[in-house]
Amino acid sequence: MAKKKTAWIRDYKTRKSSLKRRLTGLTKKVNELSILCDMPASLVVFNREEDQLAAWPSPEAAKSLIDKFYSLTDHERTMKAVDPESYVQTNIEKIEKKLADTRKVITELEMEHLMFDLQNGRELADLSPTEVDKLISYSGKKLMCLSKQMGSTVDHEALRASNVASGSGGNGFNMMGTGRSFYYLDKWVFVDPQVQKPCDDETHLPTMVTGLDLNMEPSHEDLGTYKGESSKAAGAEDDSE
Amino acid sequence: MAKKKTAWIRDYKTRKSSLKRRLTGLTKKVNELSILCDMPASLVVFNREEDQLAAWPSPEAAKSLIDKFYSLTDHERTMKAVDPESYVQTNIEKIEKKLADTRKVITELEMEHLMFDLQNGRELADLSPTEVDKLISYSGKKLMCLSKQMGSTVDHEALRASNVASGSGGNGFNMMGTGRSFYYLDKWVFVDPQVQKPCDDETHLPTMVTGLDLNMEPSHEDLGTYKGESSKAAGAEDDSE
DNA sequence: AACTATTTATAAGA
DNA sequence: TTCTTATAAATAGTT
Repeated sequence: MAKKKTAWIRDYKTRKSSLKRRLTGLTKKVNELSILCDMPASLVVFNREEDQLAAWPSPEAAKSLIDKFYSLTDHERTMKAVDPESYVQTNIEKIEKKLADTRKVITELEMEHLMFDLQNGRELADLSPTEVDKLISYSGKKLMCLSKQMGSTVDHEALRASNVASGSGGNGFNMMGTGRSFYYLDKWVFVDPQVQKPCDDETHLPTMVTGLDLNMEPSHEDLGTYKGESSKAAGAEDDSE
Repeated sequence: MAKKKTAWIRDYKTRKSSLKRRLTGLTKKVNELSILCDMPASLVVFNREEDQLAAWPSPEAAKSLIDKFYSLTDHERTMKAVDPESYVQTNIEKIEKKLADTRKVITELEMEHLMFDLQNGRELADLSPTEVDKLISYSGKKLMCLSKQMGSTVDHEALRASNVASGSGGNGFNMMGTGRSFYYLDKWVFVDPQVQKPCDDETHLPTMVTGLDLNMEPSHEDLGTYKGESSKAAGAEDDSE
């Protein structure tokens, strides 16, 4: 059983044995890395419970390695430093990217489903508030991407006005208070100028109704999951490791 | 496929991607360790091919951690330093111990097998040179252990003489030149006085023929493997990671 | 400390 | 490059 959330281990014995095991494993890996890639590497862990310092390959080597770096000028140092954040970020980013991709696909499937219904006689008035909502959001997003592809400029204000209008239109629903529909609208339609890639999915333009495969229709379970995720996303983020 | 001998990776692309992946994994683990055990830890790797330094959690933190240690007096420092060698040794020792144990068990199984044959009518003269060889070696070893258990002293020279005599006796074989039989003899019978535990298996005294379970009889495949290992052992040591 | 069930890390290849 | 896959290694919980 090697899995648990990364958090301080309360039990002393468990903590101690975990430290020992992991320090062994870590040291081995640092050593391997330095051999495999023939690069100087050091690991330093200060065990404050035992007031001991474990250093690989030695405290001297560790000091020498870092001192060599600090003997450079500030400029050189800045040039040579690699943001370590990127390494931890890598994992988080991967997960977030996967999550975003999954949501995108689900949204598209839902839209295809809706479009299919509409083409097969379902009336716009029959749609549930949530469905209309998503359709509007999705349309706005598509519009953005298309107009960007055509090189024209989108009139954000006009778009907003039209969305608000349809959002409070004749379907007998009012999203005020939940903010959910507008979460999507704000997220997708009113692109922050600082965000460089508002339409980074241009290459993934949904097929919409064309080529619709009914087997790809999201199952009820999937939809349920999606809704849960979605409402979560509007609030706090899921804190998976 | 995550296994290969720990050696410098010649191919540039492989080396680079390995560095990236391993640095990611290592950083993650160092971070985990520091959280799990709530201890300051740092990792520094100088990528000399790209002339870049990766440091976790940051170059500053790494420097500060090691500097704090060096601000101590020599004496304190010595007290607090943990020999990191022990961590690498741990793994090597583990493997070597396991290997030694395995060989011991195999030898015992072979001897049981031989004894069983002899008790069931096989003549000593029918044994192959190798079998006689092993039997002699094994007997010598047993003798050593038994005499040590009884507190008496073994007359090494007498034992050597008797072994050599039987080795060149009436079985029509001569091991001179291969040196293989004497590897075992030298290894087991003529114990180096500097080796502290010539009979560290006293608690595992083989059951020999008593209680022999035929199902435990080594298969031919096992014997084949054993022979391969054995001949290897007579020469260079197997360099498993 | 040794064992076992699981999870992670990682090398190759697509 | 990233994703996938097959395998090896690490490691938590147990005994």
